[in-house]
Amino acid sequence: MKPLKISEAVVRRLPIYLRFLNELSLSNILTVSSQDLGEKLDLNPAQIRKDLAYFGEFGRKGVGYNVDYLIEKIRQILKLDKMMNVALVGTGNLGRALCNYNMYIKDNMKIVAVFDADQSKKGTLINHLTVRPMQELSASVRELGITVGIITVPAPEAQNVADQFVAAGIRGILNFAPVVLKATPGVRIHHADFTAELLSLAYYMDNIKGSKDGDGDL
Amino acid sequence: MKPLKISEAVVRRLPIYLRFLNELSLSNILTVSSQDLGEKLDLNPAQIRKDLAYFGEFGRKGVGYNVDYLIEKIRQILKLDKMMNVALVGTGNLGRALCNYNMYIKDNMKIVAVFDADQSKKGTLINHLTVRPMQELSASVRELGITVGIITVPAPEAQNVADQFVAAGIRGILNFAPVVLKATPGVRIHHADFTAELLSLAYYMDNIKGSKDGDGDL
DNA sequence: TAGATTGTTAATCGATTAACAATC
DNA sequence: TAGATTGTTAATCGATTAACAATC
Repeated sequence: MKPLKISEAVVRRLPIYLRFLNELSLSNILTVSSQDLGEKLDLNPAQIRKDLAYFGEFGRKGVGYNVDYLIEKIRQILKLDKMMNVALVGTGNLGRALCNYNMYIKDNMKIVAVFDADQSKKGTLINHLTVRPMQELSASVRELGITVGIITVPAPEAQNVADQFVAAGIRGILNFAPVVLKATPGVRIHHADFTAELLSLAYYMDNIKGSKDGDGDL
Repeated sequence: MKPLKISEAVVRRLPIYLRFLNELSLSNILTVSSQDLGEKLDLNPAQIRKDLAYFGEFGRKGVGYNVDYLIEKIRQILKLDKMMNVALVGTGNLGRALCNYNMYIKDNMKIVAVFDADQSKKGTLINHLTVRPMQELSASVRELGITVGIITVPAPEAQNVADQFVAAGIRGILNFAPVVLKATPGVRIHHADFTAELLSLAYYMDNIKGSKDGDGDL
């Protein structure tokens, strides 16, 4: 009934809604309007209503949205109902941080296996998880029902790891390495690219206050 | 001559171009076409040409772009010429990882001061940096000429830290906490929101292969 | 009933892509 | 000269916002 193509921009806002709704729910707030949401999330209320309306009629005119009901609906849409098992490759600083982090992700994703190409790390413990060698990747993915892979290796190795994930049958990848990975049909790749985020931040920083054209170097 | 407003989408692609150009330069490749770039970065060549053309005529017809020249130009555009000093607040797993990481960021940004609200962490060493108490934030920002702040505290504290950054005179913030921060005029805020990235990944994962409407739960 | 707020259509705005003359 | 590739205009596509009837 709604096989209508949903734009990526819309899907990317859903987790933002969800997160804030969870906060409201914890504060025992029962109802919220698109107006309220818009103010808190810095978005246009019309946009929020439109986003949600793609998936159904979740609100009540004159009243707003029932917080818990909307949470339930968004979780369904994002398929956060069932737990997904995650593999992480690359046990450098960032990889280890993410393994310990887990609590943030644990909403519905859990890192259940950790890998590193460096044989000397084999067997090391990271937050109750034993570091495994890459040779075991395929077998682990199968045995543990892993569907998501996280890449936290240095940039030059990232594509190789991605290829191994794909070969092992993983369905989604979150890549932290600062490279653009070649996409494979049937496997979704998202980039968590904070170095790019930092570099583009620089662009806006001096542009901000009324320095007009400013081609001088001060 | 070009005070023309550049779209955010364009600016966000520049670091991606820059990164790949740096790779090419290291491989001693002198020239690159928008075609080549497009293939490697999974972008439309016309878009790349248009993006670059906002800032000047950097290419040569029939030839392409000189790699090193283009690198230089993009660095100028993004204002990566001079080093920017960065403060980081929150020495949990992620914060510590970023401090050690530095190499990736060091292109032009350097974490020069680390803070934590937890007094018991005061004086701890993280990669040659001493953890400071929040009371010292303003003074440090002034003394060390810090212009960028990174937030790696738990979500409920993030807005408070952002406010302190703003009060201290910081010009740009990169926020890793999973909350939307209230923007302040004159201060640019970017979000490094990998939990949202993970949640939206879930949406696309089963949609991928031809499971059509699939309202069953298999 | 009066006030509030949704869902949705239409209008606007912006970003991407195609196409091609200019030119190296 | 012939082939390649830019810079740029025009066409297309998509996303955001405004406006308002429906209705709680």
